[in-house]
Amino acid sequence: MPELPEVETVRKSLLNHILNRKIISIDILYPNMIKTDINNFKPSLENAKVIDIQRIGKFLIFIFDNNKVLISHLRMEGKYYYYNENEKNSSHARIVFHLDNNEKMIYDDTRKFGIMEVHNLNDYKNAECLAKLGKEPFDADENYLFNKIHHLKCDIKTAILDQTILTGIGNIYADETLFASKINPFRKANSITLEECKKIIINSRNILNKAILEGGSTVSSYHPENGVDGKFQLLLNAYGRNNLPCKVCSCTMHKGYIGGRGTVYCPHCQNVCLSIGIYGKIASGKSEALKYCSSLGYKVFSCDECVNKLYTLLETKKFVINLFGEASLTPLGGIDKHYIKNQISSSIELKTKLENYLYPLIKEEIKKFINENKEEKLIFIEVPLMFESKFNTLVDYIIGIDASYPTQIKNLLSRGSKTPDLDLKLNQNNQFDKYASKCDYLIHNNSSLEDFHHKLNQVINKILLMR
DNA sequence: CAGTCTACCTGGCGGC
DNA sequence: TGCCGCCAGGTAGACT
Ligand SMILES: [Zn+2]
Repeated sequence: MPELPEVETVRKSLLNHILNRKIISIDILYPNMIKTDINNFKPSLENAKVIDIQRIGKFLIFIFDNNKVLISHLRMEGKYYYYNENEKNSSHARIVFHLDNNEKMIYDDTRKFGIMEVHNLNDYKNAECLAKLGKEPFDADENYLFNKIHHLKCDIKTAILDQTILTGIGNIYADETLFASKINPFRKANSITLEECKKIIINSRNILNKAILEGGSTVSSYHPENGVDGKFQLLLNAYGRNNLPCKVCSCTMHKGYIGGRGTVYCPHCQNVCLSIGIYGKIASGKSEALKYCSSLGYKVFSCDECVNKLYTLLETKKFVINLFGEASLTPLGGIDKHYIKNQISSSIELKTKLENYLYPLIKEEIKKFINENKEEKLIFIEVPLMFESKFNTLVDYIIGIDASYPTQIKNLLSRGSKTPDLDLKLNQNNQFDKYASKCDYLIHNNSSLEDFHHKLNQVINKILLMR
């Protein structure tokens, strides 16, 4: 968990506690974390005195009086505790250093991700883990960063998290830096201008420096030292502020994922796309709404169309034939949607099996669509069973479309239904009335097409104000 | 090779 | 109450 400011805080704490202390003996409780020859570990460090502790990026460097060097990376949960010799080890002690003052320094690491290496003083900087590091933001300038990233196709956030590009920045300070720089974290690194590189360098330096002054950020009960907390988490503007108002513009902060890392941003300040779900009653005008959004120039995604596409895939055909038999194919070899509709309306089991197969695929397609369009202003995604199939968490806002009974009948007739009344009654899947209150915006489609478009426009304009 | 996914670990938390 | 899946301040290695 610790990033540069937290590691710096740990370094200062270590200096206070173990500078000039001699290591009497060492207990290796988790040998796998030692990445250099384990047989050299104790012989190198026992009876050696700590004469300095340095830091490079997120690495701690212990210098000993026998020309040996211990490199320690805390990764997600590594920490150092100072215990009296008569105390029991902490619950996740991995390496215990017994000191010459009746105390022991415990390396504690719940998740066992941390690593240690022993090297010689004259060549430790050539150790692979250090040699490949990029510059810390303090030593870098915009030209350095620009040259490192202008050819990269990854997201800018991934680039500044890459320790071979900039070292010291982790998930918290990446989000903070991009927020302060008003840069969309989903932007491709190769689209970042020299001017923006300058913002990234300046802002990351300022943020890291302030964080160091506050003793780093303490989140989720991680303590760099017993009972000592950093204070910078109170000053964070992005990290951990999902669904809270932006401290600059008051718009709601949103959360997404970049390279598997949670990423919080302000859609307004950082120009990030908002994804709008369209939900509503059967035959309430969802498709018309989507068509209208598309005509306004926004990118749209329709689940119905997605299913149609999936049905053309060989994989899907195989699955459908397996489930429903050859009768589910039309004479031309395509999937007969009407046949399937009839089958699943009479068998809950078949329906569940089909949905369990299709829904995850649709979900992936929606995720892909959202991710590919992060630099749009707004995108619209029509999901007939938004809440019923738990797709609501995929989108930022949801527009619910309610329709009067006559409107539903009219829409069903216009799409060729011979028995609209029956169709409505048969449809038990859609539970709009139950979920209407969970929609962020509600539109009543009970008048003319112009009126419907007008209402949609009003909602879109409201949403545009938030980004 | 660059880009992407996953493994490495454990514990806490929310949902059922 | 337990059980399940998801999430966590990081990175290396194995893929395509
Ligand atoms: Zn903002």
